[in-house]
Amino acid sequence: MPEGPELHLASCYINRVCAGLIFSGKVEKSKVSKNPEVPFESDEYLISATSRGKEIKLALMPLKEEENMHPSRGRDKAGQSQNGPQQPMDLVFRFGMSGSFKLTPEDELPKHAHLRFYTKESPRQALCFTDFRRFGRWEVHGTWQLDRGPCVILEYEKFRENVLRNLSDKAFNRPICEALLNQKFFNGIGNYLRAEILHRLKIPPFEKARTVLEALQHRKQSPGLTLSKKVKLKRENPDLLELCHLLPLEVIRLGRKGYDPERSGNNAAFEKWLRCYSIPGTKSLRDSNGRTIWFQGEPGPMAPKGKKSRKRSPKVNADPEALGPKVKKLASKRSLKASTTQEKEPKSSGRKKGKELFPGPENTKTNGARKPKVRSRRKVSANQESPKSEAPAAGGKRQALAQRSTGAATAARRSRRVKAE
DNA sequence: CGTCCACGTCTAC
DNA sequence: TAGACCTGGACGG
Repeated sequence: MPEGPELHLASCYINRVCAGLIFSGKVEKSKVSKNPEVPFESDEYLISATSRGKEIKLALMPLKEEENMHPSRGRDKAGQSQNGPQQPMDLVFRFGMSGSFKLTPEDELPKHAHLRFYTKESPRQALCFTDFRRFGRWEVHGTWQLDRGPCVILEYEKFRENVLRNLSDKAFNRPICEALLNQKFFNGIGNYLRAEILHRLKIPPFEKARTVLEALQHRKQSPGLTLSKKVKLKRENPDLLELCHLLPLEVIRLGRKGYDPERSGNNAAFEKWLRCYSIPGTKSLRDSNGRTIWFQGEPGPMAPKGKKSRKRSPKVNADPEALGPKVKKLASKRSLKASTTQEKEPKSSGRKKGKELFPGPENTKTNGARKPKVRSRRKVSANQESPKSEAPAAGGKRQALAQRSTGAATAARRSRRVKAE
């Protein structure tokens, strides 16, 4: 779920489905999650949410003061003092690569539901924080992370100022595509948004950020024009920072049809919205953090050297109907591998990040553009299992090897993995 | 079956 | 600036 728009949509979802719902009892954490327990208990409480960039804050609000912590309810094991009523509590979440919220019936808890809030009335429901990769985090009594900048969606003016007033920051020594992922300045922008933003303006991703942004410091005047013309011009030609706000808004307008792998194969609206990210026919490179940047045209002066950007091979059996300028039909299955930048040396074992070795000159013929096989594979429906059946990934000492592990190590890791989240 | 890839941080050298 | 942290889909053999 997780760039700014998805976080924002999640907060809207929570506020919508939890409106009027009364929650009760304790907050349950799955065993496998390494995130902190949430020491909150109340007979009756409300849940509401707000978002800021790539964070979301849940407010747990007890309805009435007395009730909870009633001494007779023996809720003070472990020496918890039976101090007064439960106080309100804020929880701040980051979603990692796969976090999301979902309200479900109590007896149909989704897989990977790592934090659960139960309704009071039966049939009971649970608001669940799900996160299959478990990169997501939450903090008890959380506050917005200090070094994250203003939200590109909800605090646009502050966001803009924060960037333009700090152009001397070393963050802007980086290529623009990397600066855009810096949450200190671009809180809410992630990998698909940066590609789409740069692509709309045809800005080479590896142009220096400061160079790109300095040009925005003083909006260009067009003295001859009437006010309404200026307004129109501005509206029709948003600059980079405006797009950091407007493109997330576009995704938000798609609503639940936005980026949501839960319904893979059903992401037509979002895929149609994308013009660059992971699109057949666009190029890609790894940035210095190992993240794939998708683009068209020139990579720009700070592009990693020795790398060649490869085009993703265009979709083969294009619907003739769809060839209109606007409606380029996307391959329904995007093969990410097809487009990758570099040829892979046949089997160098270690190949992480942007650090591939460059074995000699590009060998254009063998390489790259493999055809994305649009093989539609039947999706095995992942059934709900009890979240309790989740088991720790690799018991104790966790996979110490690099991700790019050898086959043997991988096999070992797999076999060690207990099968049953 | 094995390999590579994914909407993101974190923290340890 | 590399890994670590995770699961699982897609693809190749």
